[in-house]
Amino acid sequence: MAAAARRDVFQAIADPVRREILGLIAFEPMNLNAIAEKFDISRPAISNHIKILSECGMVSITQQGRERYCEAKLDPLGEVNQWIDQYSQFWSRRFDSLNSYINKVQHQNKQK
Amino acid sequence: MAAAARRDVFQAIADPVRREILGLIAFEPMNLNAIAEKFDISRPAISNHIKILSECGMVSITQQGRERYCEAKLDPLGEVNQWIDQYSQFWSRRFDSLNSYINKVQHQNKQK
DNA sequence: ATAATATGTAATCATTTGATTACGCAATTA
DNA sequence: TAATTGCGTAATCAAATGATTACATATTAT
Repeated sequence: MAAAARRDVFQAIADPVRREILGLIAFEPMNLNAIAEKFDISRPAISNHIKILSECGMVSITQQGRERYCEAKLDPLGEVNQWIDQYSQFWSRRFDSLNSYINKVQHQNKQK
Repeated sequence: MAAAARRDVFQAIADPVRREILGLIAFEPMNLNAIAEKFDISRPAISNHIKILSECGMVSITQQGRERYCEAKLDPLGEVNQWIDQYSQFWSRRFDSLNSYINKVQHQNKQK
């Protein structure tokens, strides 16, 4: 594949396959072959997606014998969230769900 | 430019120029030339970015005479936020600030 | 009517992206 | 030791992306 250029979180999560991969390994690490089996594309293609994800700090890889366990590191999503947050007044959902959560907590407190 | 293919919010905000454009017109609509003047790239290039943003519902355009006023529509960011939210337990910042906010609310309630 | 302005669009181009097949190599198993 | 397994990597390719210049068109100003 050609040389890498831009490599940031926004770019990383732009690809739907990479988002799926993150979803797969968010809760339990998997080795590369196990991940590749879940997709219709070739193992090397998955290997490259993992490489991209690890290059921007979203996947950490632990070698165990001949297997490489891939674990999602989702902290970089904070950067995306921060960027989005500055516009939160302009879109409703997140703010609504935060409000409803706050209201629930407040309600629970009043009942105490 | 080549034919359009994928066209979703994740893709739209992957480009740093498009994120800047959204930041520019989030608070006040601007016409296309005014936007283009803020960047080093050509007007047609900006025109295309605007087109992409409008195709995924992130910019609405109002024709006024020969000018086209571009206004940011940031609701689609809710989709991104929702996707991120499901992993919020895995990255600290947003969750911390939510927790501190919750704590503050709870504290206020206790004092009542 | 003519010039200037605001913009879209087409042709073109270099680069990046995402994928494939073929191959190589270290670790494991038989 | 020989076969199998789990990968990385190189060569290659089609398509997408982001940008440019040149041109067309409608609106507004002179």
